[in-house]
Amino acid sequence: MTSATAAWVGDGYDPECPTRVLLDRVGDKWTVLVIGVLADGPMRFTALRDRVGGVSGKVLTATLRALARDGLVTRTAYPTIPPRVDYELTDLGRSLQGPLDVIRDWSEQHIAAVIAHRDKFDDGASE
Amino acid sequence: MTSATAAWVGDGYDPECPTRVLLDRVGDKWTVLVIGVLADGPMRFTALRDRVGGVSGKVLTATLRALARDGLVTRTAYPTIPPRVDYELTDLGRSLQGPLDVIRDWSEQHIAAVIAHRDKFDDGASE
DNA sequence: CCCTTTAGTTACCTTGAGGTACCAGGGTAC
DNA sequence: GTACCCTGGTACCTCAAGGTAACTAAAGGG
Repeated sequence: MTSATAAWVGDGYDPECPTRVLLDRVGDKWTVLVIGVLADGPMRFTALRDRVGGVSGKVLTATLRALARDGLVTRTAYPTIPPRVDYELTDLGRSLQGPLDVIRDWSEQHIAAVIAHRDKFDDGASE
Repeated sequence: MTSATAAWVGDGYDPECPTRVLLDRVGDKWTVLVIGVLADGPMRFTALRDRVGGVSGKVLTATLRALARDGLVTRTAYPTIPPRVDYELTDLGRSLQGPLDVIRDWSEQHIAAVIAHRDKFDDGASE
């Protein structure tokens, strides 16, 4: 094997492998969408929920907490009534946009081929 | 918002968004490991299972089938006894290694910061 | 007074990824 | 000839992520 692959293959699944840590965070349904929306600037909870569309409050809370825990967003709560909480990407969070752009570029270039294979595969399976 | 973010934010979660298709495939526990191992060349089922380490037969079967469905690997079954099935990365599969390398690079550069934030966050929460 | 608004939390349910255990089916050893 | 191994794959169960909805606190409007 090449040393490049060795770095992320290792001796099997390792929850502490750096690549795995990132994929575990970014692989879930909403994190990428939240980061994308926050790329436009700070936003409060309800605006974020409306903007992402389809996410439940519970899951958005969990997603934002995980992002804050990892230092990718900041959470700023103002003790006003009613409460107001602003979320904002950190520099670390913004630095993630490069890799995310690469993923997006690959997807947009190759998704047609993937879908084509998928359709062909499904046709063959149903015969 | 920038048009770049619009491309993958859209009006919320969309299972057909190209980026989502890729993340749904690559975000699971084993796919990246399997692609990493297959980068070394074709490999048969059992060798793959031993090489990845920790993956169950069922999950490896499902992972490989999903990869084959998407045209990222080929599955070649020889009707010998005992059976022999070879799996190999396609060109499309190999083209994924670039994005995966970017992910890996980001992870290795920033994982220390993420872990540090995580520890600080957890300390604060337990007080 | 009651209802609304905000940022959650909690209870409960559904779903599906992933793990365990087993199967088919032809070898081969005795 | 029968008992057991090898391979790739499958039935079945578990458990946790994610979804829905009800509830909270505290101020303000009608």
